[in-house]
Amino acid sequence: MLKYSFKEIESRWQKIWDEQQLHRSPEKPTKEKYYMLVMFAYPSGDIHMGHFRNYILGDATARYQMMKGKDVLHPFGWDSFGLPAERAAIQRGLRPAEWTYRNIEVSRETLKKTGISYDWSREVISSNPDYYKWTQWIFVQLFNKGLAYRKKGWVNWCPEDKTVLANEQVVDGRCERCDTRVEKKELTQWYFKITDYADRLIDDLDTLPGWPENVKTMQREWIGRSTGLEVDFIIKETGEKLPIFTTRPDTIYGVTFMAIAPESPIIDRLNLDDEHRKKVEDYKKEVLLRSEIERAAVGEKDGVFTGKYAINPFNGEEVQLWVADYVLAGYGTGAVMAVPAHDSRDFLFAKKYDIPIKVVIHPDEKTTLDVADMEDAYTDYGVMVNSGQFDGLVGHDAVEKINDYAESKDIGRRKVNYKLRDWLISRQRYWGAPIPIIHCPKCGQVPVPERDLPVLLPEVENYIPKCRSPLADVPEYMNVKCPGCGGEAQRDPDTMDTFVCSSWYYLRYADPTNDRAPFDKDKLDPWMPIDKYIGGITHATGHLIYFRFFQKFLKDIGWVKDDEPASELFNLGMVCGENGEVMSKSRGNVVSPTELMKTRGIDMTRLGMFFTSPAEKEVIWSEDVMVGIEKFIKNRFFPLAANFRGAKLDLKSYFKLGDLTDFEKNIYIRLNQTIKRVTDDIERLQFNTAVSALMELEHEYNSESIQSDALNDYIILKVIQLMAPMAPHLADEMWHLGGQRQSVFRSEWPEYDTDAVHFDAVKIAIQVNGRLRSEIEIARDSSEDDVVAAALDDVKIRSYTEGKEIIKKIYIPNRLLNLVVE
RNA sequence: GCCGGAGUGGUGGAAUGGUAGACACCAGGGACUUAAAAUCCCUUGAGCCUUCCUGGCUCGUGCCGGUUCGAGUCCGGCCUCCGGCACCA
Repeated sequence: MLKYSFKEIESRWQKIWDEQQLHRSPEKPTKEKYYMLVMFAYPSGDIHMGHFRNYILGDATARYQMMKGKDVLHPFGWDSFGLPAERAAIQRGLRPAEWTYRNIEVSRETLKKTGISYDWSREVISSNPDYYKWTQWIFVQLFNKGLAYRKKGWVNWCPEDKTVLANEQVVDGRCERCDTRVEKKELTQWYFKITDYADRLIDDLDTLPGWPENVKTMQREWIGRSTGLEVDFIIKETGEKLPIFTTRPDTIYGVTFMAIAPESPIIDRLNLDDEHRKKVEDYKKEVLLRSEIERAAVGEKDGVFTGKYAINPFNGEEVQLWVADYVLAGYGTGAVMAVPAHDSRDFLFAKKYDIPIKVVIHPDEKTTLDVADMEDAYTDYGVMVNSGQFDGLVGHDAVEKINDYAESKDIGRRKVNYKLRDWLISRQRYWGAPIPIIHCPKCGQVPVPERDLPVLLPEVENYIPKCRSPLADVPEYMNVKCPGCGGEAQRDPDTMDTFVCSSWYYLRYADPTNDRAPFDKDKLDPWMPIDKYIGGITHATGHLIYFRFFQKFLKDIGWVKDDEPASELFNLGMVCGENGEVMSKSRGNVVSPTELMKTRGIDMTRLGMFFTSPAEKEVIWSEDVMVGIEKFIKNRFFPLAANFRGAKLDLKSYFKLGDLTDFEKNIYIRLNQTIKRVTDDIERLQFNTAVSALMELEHEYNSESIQSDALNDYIILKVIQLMAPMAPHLADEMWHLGGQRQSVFRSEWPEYDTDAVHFDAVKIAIQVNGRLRSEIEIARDSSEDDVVAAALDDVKIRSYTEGKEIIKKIYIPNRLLNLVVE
């Protein structure tokens, strides 16, 4: 039996592929193009099963598309700036750059050994000056359009990492990376004005049928668009306007108090008397000490009365003005109108502080609400009551009428609000792209001119985080001449969040060494958009929103042609440890594919991963799956190559069924069915069933029963092609053993013979009253009458139908007959 | 609380409204062997009947209903698990 020596096979074919530059993409596609992208990686020095699964999915797809005759772009790179790299370096007492570049070497070598079809000539490293020069350039473009700006505000602060975090990096009130409780600080920071793109980011999701529904839903909710009315209440004493946002203008006659967020600057303008000022300030201090989690807890609500009153512009009523923790400073205007009868939070608050509750909505004409009986607010739409001229209006119509009235009287205006906040991108850390801004006492914020980019990250003595950027302590870095007036000025000390770097890397792959521009549009356009983007669901509301934002911005300034970066997104399932928990270094349950590849071979490891489960499902990795696949490959599939008979044949031709013996005809049809199945399965990334299909075919194949040398060799070669995307080294070796000179990846993907996908005879299930009672074999495409006659002739069926009347016959051609009796 | 997704043998998992459990793992049995490993073959959802015919019947895809000749698949209501959002006015 032909022995499968994977080490030899792997090194041979990797060498040949290298020599032939098989994975090299043309500068521009000349044929139909396919841009296959996997999310680039932080260079940890080793890859784990999750990465491996991601990369082999991308690889199998890329190889399949290659065989479909397309020009494939399948690049890889390193997301090498950022906190994880810096933290790892600190732990080991190394400089971040040293640690990062050493790891890139190791990681790259590890990946190269997997034989994945990356075009390494296009490798992108985000911490290289030739890359971050253009990250900075994009920052400047955003700045020039007013979309990068600095403001003071309450921000998320991670005390462990000693830096600020974006909203997207706070999970359940904790730092996404280190799980530390996030604090609130009032700081001046850099933001990207992603909120300007909120509508497009939501609306364009409808143009992405190739994106999973759950990701689109998550993004819609994250952006959180809501339409309503901004109404100007009046502060009684000062006459100042106090605008609030509401989505329920129809409840406005039910307002019995107002509430302001503790952090809101509105409070400072209220002119509080000493007694109330002290109470409010004490309350604010106490609130700021609370954790995010406590503050976000639904249920308990508290606040303090300010001693001031506000006037409802609709009815002139005076209501108490409170400061309450449940009002968010960052959303809407930072103040709300409170309608206890029709909002659960207001209801709880009013009950707690004995504030009046006034019903202004009844569920319908007949059903009325009584405050005394209410245990919670009635929050559905209904009929307006106690609302002056608006009484009797219903639901959305009521809302529209109120909106019209407010606008006509100039006491309010229709307004759209978003949960999405501007993207906080500055970090007080060393290992990132420096923010290319110079602060000049005369000229203000001045962007570094393009000719002076990149602003190089300086070497520093001490990069240990200490609550402000380590760059701030490097005078030779900080002190510069203002590009505007030439006077003494200072650089911005902060660096950019690594998510900025990862928001445009997919564009750089098209032109990775360009030193005059981020990329050449002529080189990029033919490759875009990304045809398939594979990665984990964890990026749904972070990276996958950011990179869409960058794409849209770059389109607006004429650098890219598409509104959306990726036409298809695939979320692969996570790989978990034996107990079903996430693999992570801290848990110490990381399974490395490297060891497995050494002991069982790359292709075997790939097949094991493919076979264990469909790609979108989470898998609990266990080596047990290797047993079956290994037996199949070693004992059955690879030895097929020993059966070649050296026939001359044309792989593009089909056989005539009439020329074949019964066995040959049967196996030829099975081959074509398998081609169809495997092709469909690969298209939808369902590799587990693709492998099953090949196993089934192999079980039916028997060389001795095939007389035609041509057919025998034809079957084996086709099967090798079908296996090639999944087990590339193995396939090329077998292809070669079959006398083929070119790599199997230069061959054309099999097309099935449409005349040979069905057998002449079919087995038809016979049901009586919907229950399976028998099965008959009959010529394909027999008439219904023939099938019925055959069924009624069947002994088993007769016992069910004899003496009974057949009242209905349902016939599904070539599959099933259901006889309904009596 | 709201929004998604999923519940199928001992296990991983298959099934355009049409024969549920493909393909594997595990387990059991057998062949080969002095023996073991390896390999190959057979059995394998549960229960019952019949018994050597390699048959038959009943039940069975989280639970309860519905639509249909026919439901794992569609509809309604629950339960459980996973993921996301979570005081967004």
